Amino acid sequence: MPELRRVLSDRLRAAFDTLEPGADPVLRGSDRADFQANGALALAKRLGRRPGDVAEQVVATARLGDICSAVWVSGPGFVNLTLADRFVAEQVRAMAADERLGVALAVEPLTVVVDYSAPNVAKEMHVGHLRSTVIGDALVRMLEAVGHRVVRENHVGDWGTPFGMLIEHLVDLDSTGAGPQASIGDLDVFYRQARVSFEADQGFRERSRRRVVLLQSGDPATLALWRSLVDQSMAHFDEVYAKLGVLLDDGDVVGESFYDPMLDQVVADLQALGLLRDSDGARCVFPPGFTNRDGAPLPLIVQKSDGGYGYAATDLAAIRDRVDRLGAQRILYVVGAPQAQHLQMCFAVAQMAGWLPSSVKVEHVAFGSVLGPDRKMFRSRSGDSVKLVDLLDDAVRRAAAAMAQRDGDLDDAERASVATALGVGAIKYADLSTERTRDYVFDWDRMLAFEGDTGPYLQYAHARIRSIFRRGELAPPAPGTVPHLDHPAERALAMALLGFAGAVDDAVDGAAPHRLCGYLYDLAATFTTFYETCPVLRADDGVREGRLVLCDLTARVLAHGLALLGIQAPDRM
RNA sequence: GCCCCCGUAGCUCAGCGGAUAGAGCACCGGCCUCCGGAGCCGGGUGCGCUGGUUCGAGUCCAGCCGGGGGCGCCA
Repeated sequence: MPELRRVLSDRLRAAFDTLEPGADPVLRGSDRADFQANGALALAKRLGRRPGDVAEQVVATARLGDICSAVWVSGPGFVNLTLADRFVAEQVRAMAADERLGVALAVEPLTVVVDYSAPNVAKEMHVGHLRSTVIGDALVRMLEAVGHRVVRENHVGDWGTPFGMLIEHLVDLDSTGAGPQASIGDLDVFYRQARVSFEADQGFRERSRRRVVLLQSGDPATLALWRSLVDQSMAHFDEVYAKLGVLLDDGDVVGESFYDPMLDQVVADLQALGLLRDSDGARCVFPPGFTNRDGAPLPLIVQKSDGGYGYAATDLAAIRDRVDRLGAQRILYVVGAPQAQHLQMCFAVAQMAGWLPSSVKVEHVAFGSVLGPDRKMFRSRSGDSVKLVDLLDDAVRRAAAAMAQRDGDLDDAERASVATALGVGAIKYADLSTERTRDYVFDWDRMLAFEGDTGPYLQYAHARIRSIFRRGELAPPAPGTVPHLDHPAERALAMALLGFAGAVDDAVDGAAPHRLCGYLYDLAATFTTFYETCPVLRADDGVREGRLVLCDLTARVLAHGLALLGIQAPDRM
């Protein structure tokens, strides 16, 4: 089933082609018709004709009789289009019969690598990881939904000089008899203690340095200790991912250690290409167009003066690996906005080295910070970053408290599961529903409210529709049932439903989940208006079936749309 | 100092070069014989400033003002 805007656009394009081949109809939504085509104005300018005449000619030429009930020109040359009710009804009927709800598969399926989440071993996940994980998860789900082959990559920080310190601290704990499994209770405490020893104890510092060398050289005993740290951290990550309800698992982890064996080659190849320059003992590439505070060329430091590799080397190795081994055709970096320059430099160097062909699109899917009520970086009262487990537990607790305000007939198990869906959904929706490059203020009351543009409101709208079928003891209408579209509210709902595929496309194209959020909110609002004015269960038999089609399809779109965002839609709440 | 992001209603935010810039929250007024009132309907002299490009600018460009971030061996 082709997307609605596409059908219309193709028909108009044919008409525009007769005036100028390839001219864009510029189809947009309209507040005075179902759609409007604005292409006549730009075209008139190019042709040196009057816009109104061009628009009239498009109207006269376009074959729209079977899908539009009215086509007219207004203003300087806007072509207004009102769809025929019969066509709308047919489109809704087809959409309802479609498992995919009208969402088309990509014409050209791509292998898309999505780099997201990226927590650090031996550190607790905190709010700083929330956005990357949640946005990345939504993008993965949306990309898969339109038929792309998605490779999830969790670029975990599991390598580098800090591990000398961390391993030595583990050794110290082990020597007290605790044993490696039980040694790390709280990751943050563990990390802090290691730091304290490192800063206070000269001997510890020396041992840490030697330990880094052992780790780098593959000493089996050291690797075993390192593995223990990684495994315990992974268990923690898995716990957070499970609470969050994201797709990531152990199989998606491609940590920095994975690229370590490739770094020599990265440097050697850059050297051979003549791109490396020595600067204060460090080996750097100076991509054109980047300058430092003195206006001098800005280096991407690939190898530090002490011989160690910087993260730039790892990032470059990752790009090569993704292009060569994974066959990436598009790479998305779901990474905070502050790293924009670093990533741009890495991309530039990879291109200079020929590792990133122009056929591969790399994109920094940047996002802003989560702010506290004071509009500064969101932190706990004590000034520490907020642990993700605590945040999620808190959300579920608050959702459960809100549910307790009302009397429900849910049993304890379902009540708990709904509270989880509501709490986690609230956090995710709040994160996904604003334009991602902006910072946003974390506000419990706003995100957990059942009114307004929130996750719980959408979940409520969905559950409310499901309850219609429950109360009426009705099965969903048979496929092929024609929707009832006589009332303006019915028609408005039908039009909103038909916008789903376009909303998904828009969200995918712009790596912009908030567009899907906005669509779903509009749909829910349009539904409630319909529901207020159009009785369903009390309607006559023929009308009731036609309205149930709209109800059922709305519920399915809400549930599916929320699923694409990684948010659950319980049937009851 | 240079670079990047942001600046839209009292508050939180949409607005992907098109007509009269929209939502939510808050506030005020309706709708309680209502299929879930966690709802619906109505109420609005706001695009930081100044230029420019364009038939048309909240949107693109330049400069300024304000906020945040980045700017060589941490990742």
